[in-house]
Amino acid sequence: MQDVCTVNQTVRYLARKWTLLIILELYKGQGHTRRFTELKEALGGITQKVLAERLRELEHEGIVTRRVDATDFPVRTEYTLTESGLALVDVVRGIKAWALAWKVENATCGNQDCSVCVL
Amino acid sequence: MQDVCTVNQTVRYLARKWTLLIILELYKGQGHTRRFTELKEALGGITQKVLAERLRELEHEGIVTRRVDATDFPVRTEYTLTESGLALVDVVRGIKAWALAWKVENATCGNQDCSVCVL
DNA sequence: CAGAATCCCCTCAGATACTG
DNA sequence: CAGTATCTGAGGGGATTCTG
Repeated sequence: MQDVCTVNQTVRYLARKWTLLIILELYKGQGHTRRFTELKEALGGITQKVLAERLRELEHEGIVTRRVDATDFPVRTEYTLTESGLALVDVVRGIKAWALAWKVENATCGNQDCSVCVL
Repeated sequence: MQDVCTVNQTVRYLARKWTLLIILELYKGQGHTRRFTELKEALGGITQKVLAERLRELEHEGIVTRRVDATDFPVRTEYTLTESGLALVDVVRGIKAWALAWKVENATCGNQDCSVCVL
């Protein structure tokens, strides 16, 4: 019913657990890039299964690109925010601005305080 | 873990089924106000249980206010978008702008086309 | 290193029935 | 009219194990 609406779909995968933190972590990386294991360690507590799932979704949505470097072993895989992904970070900034304006009382998250968040 | 982050919480209830459509429907009402039954009929397919749940959530988040008129019977209950709710509509507009810029291919939703959406 | 495959639990949402 | 109560099925996410 509303599941064909792009806006709703967007909000829907943004709301899935870890997605925002993954995007934020990629954003912080050099060239907005991070490796699988870097992400896994930065996001203490996420399982490989969920991280892989989220990255596939984001790749499918065009928010992230995956590049495999198989020239040596073990294989290196890098994930990078696309242009659309960077634009999405601005959207998240808009949400943060709203939250700070209207929800000041509980503005902290598990990783850092919104007021000092890189966003 | 990330569940204490206001931004994440916001995205999370926005993503719950029907929430966006409820906000949109209130937005369209006179004075951004609608009655329970009006909402129910406008959002064909929603159950009373879910509608009541969503409205409680939105009320709790300060996005909607509830006003009961018990002067006559049956009781009239009206829901109105608050200032913060109206500000949130702007946030959703931002998401729509992103969607139209990067997801043009599937820009329609069950109710109407994004390009003619009131947002 | 970067995953895929399984199993299990828990929340979400639909259907249905009842009430002040 | 505007809800509440209960039950059920489907999907999300954690833990663990295995592999190219």
